[in-house]
This record gives sequence, C-alpha cells and structure tokens, in this order.
Amino acid sequence: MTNLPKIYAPQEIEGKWYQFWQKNDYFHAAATSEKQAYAIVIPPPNITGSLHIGHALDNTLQDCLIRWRRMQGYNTLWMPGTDHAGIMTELIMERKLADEGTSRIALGREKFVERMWQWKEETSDYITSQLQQLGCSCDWERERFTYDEGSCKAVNTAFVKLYNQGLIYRDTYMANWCPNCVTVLSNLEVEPIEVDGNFYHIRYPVKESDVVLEIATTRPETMLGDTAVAVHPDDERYQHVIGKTARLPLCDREIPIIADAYVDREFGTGALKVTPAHDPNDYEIGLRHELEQRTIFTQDGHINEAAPEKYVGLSRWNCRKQVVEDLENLDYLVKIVPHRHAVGHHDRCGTVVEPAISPQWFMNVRPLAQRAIEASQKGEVRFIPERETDRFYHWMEIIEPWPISRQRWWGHRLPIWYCNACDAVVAAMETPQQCKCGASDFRQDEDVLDTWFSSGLWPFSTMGWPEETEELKTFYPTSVLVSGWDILFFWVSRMIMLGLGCMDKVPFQTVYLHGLVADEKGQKMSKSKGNSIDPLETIDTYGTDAFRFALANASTPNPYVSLPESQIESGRRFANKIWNAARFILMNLEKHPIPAGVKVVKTEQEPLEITWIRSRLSHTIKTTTEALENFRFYEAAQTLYAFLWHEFCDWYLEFAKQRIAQEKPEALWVAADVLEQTMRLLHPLMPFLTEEIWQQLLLNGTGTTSQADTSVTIAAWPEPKDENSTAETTMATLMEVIESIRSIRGELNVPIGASVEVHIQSPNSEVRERLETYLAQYLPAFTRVAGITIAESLQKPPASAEAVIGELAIYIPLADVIDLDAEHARLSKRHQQATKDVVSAQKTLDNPNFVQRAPEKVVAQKKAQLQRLLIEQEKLARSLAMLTESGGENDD
RNA sequence: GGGCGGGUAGCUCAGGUGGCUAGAGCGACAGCCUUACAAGCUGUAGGUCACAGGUUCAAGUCCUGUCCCGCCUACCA
Repeated sequence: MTNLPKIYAPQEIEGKWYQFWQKNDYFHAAATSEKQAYAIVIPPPNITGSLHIGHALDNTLQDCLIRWRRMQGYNTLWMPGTDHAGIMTELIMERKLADEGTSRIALGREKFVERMWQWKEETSDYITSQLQQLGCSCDWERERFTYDEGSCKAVNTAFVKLYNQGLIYRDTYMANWCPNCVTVLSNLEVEPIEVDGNFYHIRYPVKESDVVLEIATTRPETMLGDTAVAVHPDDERYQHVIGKTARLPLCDREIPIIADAYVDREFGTGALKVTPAHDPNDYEIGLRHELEQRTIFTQDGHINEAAPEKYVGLSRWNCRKQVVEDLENLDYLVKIVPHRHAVGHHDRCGTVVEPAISPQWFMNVRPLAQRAIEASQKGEVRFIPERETDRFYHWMEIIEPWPISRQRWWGHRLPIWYCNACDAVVAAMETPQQCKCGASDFRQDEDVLDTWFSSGLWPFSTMGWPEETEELKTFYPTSVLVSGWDILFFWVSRMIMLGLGCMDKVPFQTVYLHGLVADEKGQKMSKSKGNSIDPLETIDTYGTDAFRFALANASTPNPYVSLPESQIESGRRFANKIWNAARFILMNLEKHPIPAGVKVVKTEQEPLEITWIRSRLSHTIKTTTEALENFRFYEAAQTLYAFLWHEFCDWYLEFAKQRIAQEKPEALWVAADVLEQTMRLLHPLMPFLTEEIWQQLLLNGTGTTSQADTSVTIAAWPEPKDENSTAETTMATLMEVIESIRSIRGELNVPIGASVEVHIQSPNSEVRERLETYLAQYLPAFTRVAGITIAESLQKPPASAEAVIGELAIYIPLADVIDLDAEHARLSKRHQQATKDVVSAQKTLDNPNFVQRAPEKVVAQKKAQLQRLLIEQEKLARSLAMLTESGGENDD
C-alpha cells in the first residue's frame, strides 16, 4: 500500500522540492539561447524588510508567469534582487541606533555607512529566503542589489550621460523639506493628510494711516518671515493701500503692500501675507515682485536668527504657540477660526514637511516624459488593466522637475566634483584628475541620490549595463513588469523614462498592475495599520500552495482585493482534495500498474467517460492558458479548481471506481494521465504539491512527457487536443438524469441504503439509445438502483416520484416510503418555476420585433427553450393532477 | 473642485464585444463515517443585479441623472 498520509502535510513536502529545484539549476537562465526570451525583473524589496502580504501577492503572480512560460519552453529569466531603499532604511537604522543610545550624527557619516553595510550583510539573506519559502523561481545566481558595484557604475554612467545631455542640473528652488530627515523630498514623497487646524486672523497696521489690514493664515509663525502683504489689484476695498507699507507685528519690520492677481478676493479677508521663503505660492509672488526671501527656519525646523531674538531656537510648533500668545497680548489677534485642511507629511517618517529654498540637483524629466507618452501611444509599452494607461498619461503630462539629490548618507553619492580652486563643476565617473583651471584638488558633492534613481535603472543595470552584455541583448526590453498600481509613478514611470534616456528603449513591453490587498473594511493592508496578514504565519498554518492559490484566486481586476481567511482555508482544502485524489490513483496503480510502454490509445470503443474527461481537460487547458495570457489569475485558479474538484473528482473518479471494480484499469490509467497533465497546469499556482504528485506519478509509470523531463518545473505545458462535443453532450444528459434521481432521493428522504427502481420515458430514440448504452453501467456508481427501464412511452407507476427533463421523464416508484405531500410540494415548486419560465419565454417570442430582428440563432434557441419548458410544464401539471386525485394534498 | 474604481446571495467576489433559466467559494439548513478525502459526500434554501429614467427586439452588461463607499489628484492663504 502506498504510504501516503490521509491529510496533506505541506511542511513535509515544500522544503525538499525547493532544494531539488535549486540543485538542478532549473531557474537559471542562459545568457544566450535558441529559445525565445521571457524576462521579468523583480520589484526589489528593501533589504531590511520582511515579506508582507503585498510582496506575497506580487511575487506569487510573477512566479506564476515565470513558471508557466518556462514550461512553455521560453528561456525565462526572473531577475531577483534587493533595494538599499535610501531614507527608509536609514530611518529603521536610526531607530536601532536610538535603542542603542547613539545616533546617526554621533556616529558620523563614515561609521554610519559602515554600519549600514554591516547590517545589510546580516539581513539581506532574510528576505530572499522568504521568497524561496514562497516558491519563487528566481535566477538566484544573478541576484543583484541597487547599491552593489554594478549598480554604482550604472548610476554614475546614467547620471553623467543625462548631465551631459543637460537633463540634470543644479538649481536653488523651493521644494519640500523634511526637518526630521533633514533632506529635500520630491512631491511624490509628500502625502497630504487632512488635519484640524485654525485660521488665525491677524491685524497688520498700515503705516502712516489708521487702516488696519486683517489677514488670515493657518501658519502664524511664518509671519516672522513675511516680506510683503498682497491684495488683488482690482480689489476695491484695498485700492488705497496698494503701494503703502505695513508694519509687521512682533518683528518691528516694515513690509510693502503689493498687488498681485494671485490673491483670491473671495477667500478669507482678501489680503494675503507673503512669506516667499516658506510657501510655494508666496515664493512665486516673491519672484514676480523681487521680494526678499527671508528664511526663518533651520534645517531641522527650528527658528533661526532671521527672526526676532525672542523666538530663536524654538521649534516650529512652540514658535506658533508663542506667536499666537504674543499677538493676543499685543491685541493683534482678531480671532481664531477652526479650519480643516490638508497638510503635507513625509510618507516615510510622518513629519510635516516644510516648503524651503535650497540648492538642489534636479532632473528635467519633461523630454523623457514626452518620449514615454509617445512610446505608450505607439504600443511599445502596454498597461494592464487598461485604465492605468490614463493615469500614466496624466502623470507624465503634469510632471515637474524631479529633485534627485538627498542630504543623506546611505545611497549613491552624486558623481559631481567641485574644483577647490575655482569651484568648477564636473560630472564624471571618477574623481577628475585636473581642472581646466589647472588645479587638481577636487571635492565630491556630499549629497546622495534619491533611491528611486537607482531603482529606475533596475531593468538594465541588473543586466550589466553600461557594458554591452549578452544579457542585455537577450532580455532587454524585458517582457512584463508586475507591480502594485500604487508605485506606478514612483517607480514604473521612472523606469520607463530612464530606460528611454539610457537605452533608447522602454524597459518592458507590458506592465501588469495588480490590486492591493485590503482587509474586510476595504483598508489597504499594512503593518503600520496592524490589519495585515503575515505571509509566514499563513504559510506555516496553511502551506505555501494553499496561500498562493488563495492569492491568485483573490487576484480579480479590482484595485483592491480582499483575502479573507476563509479563502486561504479554501485553498488548503483544495490542496488536500488534490492530495487525496492522487492518493486514490496511486494506491490503485499499485494493484493495477501501468504496463511498460502502454499508452491508452484512443479507439472507437473508448468508454464515454474517458472521451469526456479528456475533452473537459482540453477545455481546461485552453481556458487556463488564455487566462494566463491575459493576466486573469483568478480565472485560471477557478477554472482549475472547478475542473479538478467538480469534474475530475466528483464525476470521473466515481466512474473510474466502477471500472476498476470491473477489472478495467484503463480508466485508472487515464485518471493518472489526466492528473499528470493537470498537475502541470496547476504547477504555476501550486508548485510544491504539484511537483510531489507529479514525481510520484512518474515513479508509477505515468510519463506522457519526454524522458528528459525530471521535474514538473520543466515539463511541457499541456496542449488541448481532445475536445469532443458529442461526448460532452451525451455526458451532460447522463449527468442530468443522475442528478435528478439523486435530487428525488434527497428531497424525499429515501435512505442511502435503499435501492430504487428507475423508469425513464423518452420519445427521442437517440436519447433512449444513449441511456440504454450508458446508464446501466454508470448509474450504480452514483446511487443504488434495483433496475432500470427505458421506454418510448410508459405509464407512471403508482406511488412514484417524478422528475422532468424536457421531454424526458423519470419515475421512481416509492410505494412504501413515499410521502405524497412532500412529492406534491416538490412537483408543485418545479411546476411554478416552469410556468414562470414559460411565461417569460412566451412573452419574448410573442414580440414580432424579436422574431424579426434578433439573430436567427437566438430566436431558434428561444423557441427550443420554450418548447422544452412547455413540455415540462405540461408533464408536471398532469402529474400534479394525478397526485391530487390519488390523495396527495395540494396546499400550494 | 476634477478624475478613476466600485455598489450582484448573509459574507468575499466572478459575470471580455448586450442574447442559455445571473454563477463560484465561504457561511446556513437537512441527510450521510458510501472501501481517496468528515479538511469529505449528497441534497436544499437564498438575488427587484444601489435607485430613477433612457437606448434596444433584448440591459447585471450601453447612455443620462441621483444616492452611497473607496481611491487618486488640485496652491485656495
């Protein structure tokens, strides 16, 4: 007896097979190959990270694609790697350091970076081992890191190239500043969050007049940096003060009153305080009117010497309190009105960002964005779902210069050098030897690059760029990029732009943007919200395959997908079901081994159930393949689930049991064959279980694939070649009959053990013939029968239950056990339903327009449907009448 | 303010270009330890497809409007 446990234990299977795959190098892609290339670069996870639900979904889908294409015979490359993740990683390290009682600043740049590398070495294996637990078939020999030597070279090359094209430049400009991280940020890194704030109405007296301007602001502390008051040029209320001077309270300064059309007369008091150094709009106004840019904050968000001494050194928030208190005391405060508004926060650390003026390096992404739009319009890159295309265009159209320098330490230092003698700026791969002024003393820019700059080069930096490698020739542009839609702007569009900028080609042909996993409340799952499913715990409890299946099954086209625990549970049951089906087949193969070299050949005499299951398998192969081609993972999952469980197990294996009992093992061998092919189909979704079963089947002589195949990972993807609609129709009739009988037995509570007599009446000789041929052999597998009678016409036996399928009637005499009331209720319900359907069909057909205008096929279908319904209705009516006569109650 | 997605069974969701009697999983109910699986098997119940109009022979599906929910986006101090 095959020694397989009754319950599938994933833990005992999974580790073993991953090692086997790696040992045999199945995941390694050849740099050159006759085969067509298929490549995906992984969205590199943060080195410090642990696998969260988003990774699990993202990587499961990628692995599905890669495994599927590998089986289809492509030279598949799944490029793995990790991301140094800039500020994010630094912040985590800083928390660690704080726990140790030290800090980044205390350590100093050199020590800090050293410490980061050390930590990277310690943790980076962790995330990759988790990906392996998930079954990811990455080419680990090629594993990369966004801050490794190759990436550094790519980053410097790209930077210098874009600099020389004039796309990278330095500018002093207002940008978002994080006082906590002490660095500039791009707009994307700023998350606007609605907060409850106030409008502070403040009096600004006009010099040499009794006029007092009332000005509303949400940020009173910035008044210390005010350098003007602005009103609308056409505002009648303020004509007389334009050109005059206002006295800035608390500061003992005088500021001009200017007219600028930006001011909204309707809003607030119609008078605006202008702080060019601390507000983007005021900055613009300041430029137009050549106002002083008075910066009053230090880099870490405290008040500097530009403000009155009293406030120097206060934090932004304490300063606000102090300013309000002082205004109040000096009677400059009119009122405070509660006001809810959006305030920008740094998405990584949550600090309120400060618009600030600083010299930074920018990338002019406009020209590249334009090319990206054109590439998309030409179809060089395609977005799935399609709606993402519009989001992409919109972003590319409104895109602004990208500030790429960061005042941080963990990352690629800008390849920019300044001559210590003449301050000349040089962009170069390495420290320049000599300046044009003759000096040879240079210092490198202190800043590092935005982490997205290096990850933007990922699709080609991982392939060896800037060298002209075989990998680039073979795999670039890659086939698909798989990612959540939430990083379309951060990462995907940057890759497209930088791909065009550096390679002159888009980095991937297709972008598949899957949904984000949400909890029951529709909230995106994230660790910080505490509503997250832990993939590793889930894998422990349910097994990787169950989890992966659930993820694929949840992966509908919606922007948010939900993954209730019950769905994972369902995956586990499915795995167990497959396991047991395999167990049944393997156990029986021991008694009826497949003779060497025997193939179950198709013949005229082939039993119906074999033709049928092969046809259904072909159908399943076709549907699954199409689903994967269109990134409809949920459809692939559902198709396989339905086939395996409800067709193969529920029906075919039951037929097979009969055949085995009749000493006709072909049915078993076919079962093994169908299971083997189904394991191949299911492999991309459930790699471990399918490998285990596939290997077991191989040991038992089921080798329909070529002898060279030693693993399902490289077995050929099945081909649909056995579709047979005749067999499907015949089987459908049989199934209907069997289901009707089971339904009668169930509803009338006929004991399982009781055998029943079945009488079938059908005027259709073809149907009768089919039933005569097959019913006797199949029916006993599904229900206990004492005898079967099939006739063109026959009297309904007394005290019998009845089912009607079109013109076919089934009678089951139940003399002793029949409950006439129950039978009456049953038939009555069906009669009502039939009547309803008749009315509806009749109505459609009575409409002359329908008959005239609808396609012939549809009309014919409708007519046939009505015909069938009418017959059913009539039969049911007659039987009901008979029942009533013979004493059944009609209390409907 | 603008845009996008959604509202289908108690719950989570499918329903490519309009056309079988609107489906699945989970849950519910009833009955079964039937020799692969009780993590199973069999049967049953459960839906005005958010609402109101419209187009059409035909609408869950297309159009218009309304109401909810979610998200993205915008400089209203």
